[in-house]
Amino acid sequence: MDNIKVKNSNLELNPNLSTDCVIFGFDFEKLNILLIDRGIGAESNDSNRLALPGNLIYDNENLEMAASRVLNELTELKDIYLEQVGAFGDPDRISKESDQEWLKSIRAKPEARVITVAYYSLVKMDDYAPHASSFAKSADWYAVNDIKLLAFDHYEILQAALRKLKEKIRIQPLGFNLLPEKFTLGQLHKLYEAILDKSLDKRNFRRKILKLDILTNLDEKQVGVPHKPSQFFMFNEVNYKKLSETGFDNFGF
Amino acid sequence: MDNIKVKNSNLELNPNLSTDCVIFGFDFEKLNILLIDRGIGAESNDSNRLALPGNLIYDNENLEMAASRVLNELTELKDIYLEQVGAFGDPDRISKESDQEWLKSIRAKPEARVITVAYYSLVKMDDYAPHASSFAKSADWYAVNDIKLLAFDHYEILQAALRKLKEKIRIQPLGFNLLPEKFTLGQLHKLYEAILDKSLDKRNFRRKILKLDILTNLDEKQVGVPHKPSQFFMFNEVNYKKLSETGFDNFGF
DNA sequence: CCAAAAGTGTTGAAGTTACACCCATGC
DNA sequence: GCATGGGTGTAACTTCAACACTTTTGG
Repeated sequence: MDNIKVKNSNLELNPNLSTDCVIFGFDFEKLNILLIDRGIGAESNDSNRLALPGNLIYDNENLEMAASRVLNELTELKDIYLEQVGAFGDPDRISKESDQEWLKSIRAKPEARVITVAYYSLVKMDDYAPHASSFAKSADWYAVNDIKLLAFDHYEILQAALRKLKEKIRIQPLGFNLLPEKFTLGQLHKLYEAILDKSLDKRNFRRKILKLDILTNLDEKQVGVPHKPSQFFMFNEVNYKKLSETGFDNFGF
Repeated sequence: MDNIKVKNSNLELNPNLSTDCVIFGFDFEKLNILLIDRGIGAESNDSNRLALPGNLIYDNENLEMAASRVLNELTELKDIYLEQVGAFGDPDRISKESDQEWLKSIRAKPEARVITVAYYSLVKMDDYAPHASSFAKSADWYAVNDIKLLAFDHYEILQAALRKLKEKIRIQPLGFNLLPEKFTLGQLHKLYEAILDKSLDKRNFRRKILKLDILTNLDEKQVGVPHKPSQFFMFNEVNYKKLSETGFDNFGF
């Protein structure tokens, strides 16, 4: 973060503008989200300690750059896929007592009215190990389905991001940013089920995804698995990008 | 506007937060948008004089309320359908010279960094006649397709709103907020064509829209038209709302 | 030999597209 | 009687949903 401070040393954090990131990852089983633990007193219940990573915005930064900076501070990843979820600005969104307490410890004007612009991002979970940063005692992956409560209005933001993700998967290919370079159709299948939050017929899924013509069969098999080994695939980046731009009608069942 | 000033007299307009409204209307022929004319010197070209209605946000207002207030000041309409388009916050979005000139005449801190949260709304064009307001010398309807340039980043916002509207029409019923209570299938057909910006087969359109089960045939005909008079329909509000919530897959051709 | 996930086709139903003519009215 | 938009059905094609068994491997 030091280099960023230097880069912005002549500019102020705007006390009214923040960004929050909903960072999704996939562990081949379920959808996960990267949250920071505010580490406030043990009297707070567990869920309430968790928050989306986010921070105030510098006056010379555009919104996506700010989200990208937050994400980079936390994960050291760059060039991450980001999609705007929207702006959240209820006047009382930060006025809960436990939230105010925390803000007092990290912000110059903790009581200022703040609207936040949320982004969601998709990352490969094993590209890095979460670690603490300037604004987080600790950061970790949590199963999305286990999250029932978050700080501020972050739970609402998470739900909005999930809604966007579900919309996206119906009209554009998805997986490039979440899966490793090589993956099996079974893994891609599980990813789609995790995002859509319902089970999909295996044969129909395979037929449909293969028809999109975005996958290349690597003629390489899993080894060491206690069942019939699966073929590995990778995305055909050209076709994937083309299809991302044009979109399609209604993937899903 | 006076009552609003009073209501907010103890609170400040936040110099960093604004809202802009993309207000769509339908005249049975094409899609229109309500724009304000900034009325700056004749040396500016025509398009550059036009802007989306918008204003700074009070610190006690939530975002949708602020958009609703702007819309109400301009049109005196209440309870208008609003959908968030997103946040727009490039640091240089208001720094064009002609834009700065205008801001100096209406804002206390014209150079402050402002992010705007845009909403689009759908209104029945004949529910009111546009008129001037505190922040607009004049307001008028313009054909969306004629707009090639707007103040600030408003053209970009308009395009984003159009994109959202096109997405929406594919998965939810649309027309309730744009058409008068009674309308013909031909008018609804034209509305869909105007929004999707392409022509749709008449028979297929009728079959598909009727199958949605959101229309009630009023058993009443047009009079005075120089062709076979059309049946009037109205929306079945219960079914319309139900379908708005559940959505459907891919209307359109 | 058992457990586990991979891989593979068919059928009936539903939905989509394309297309052309007659009708009721005002002028 | 002519111009204008209203109103209607069908056939070919494509897509979708549902469904069960064999294969390959590790242990």
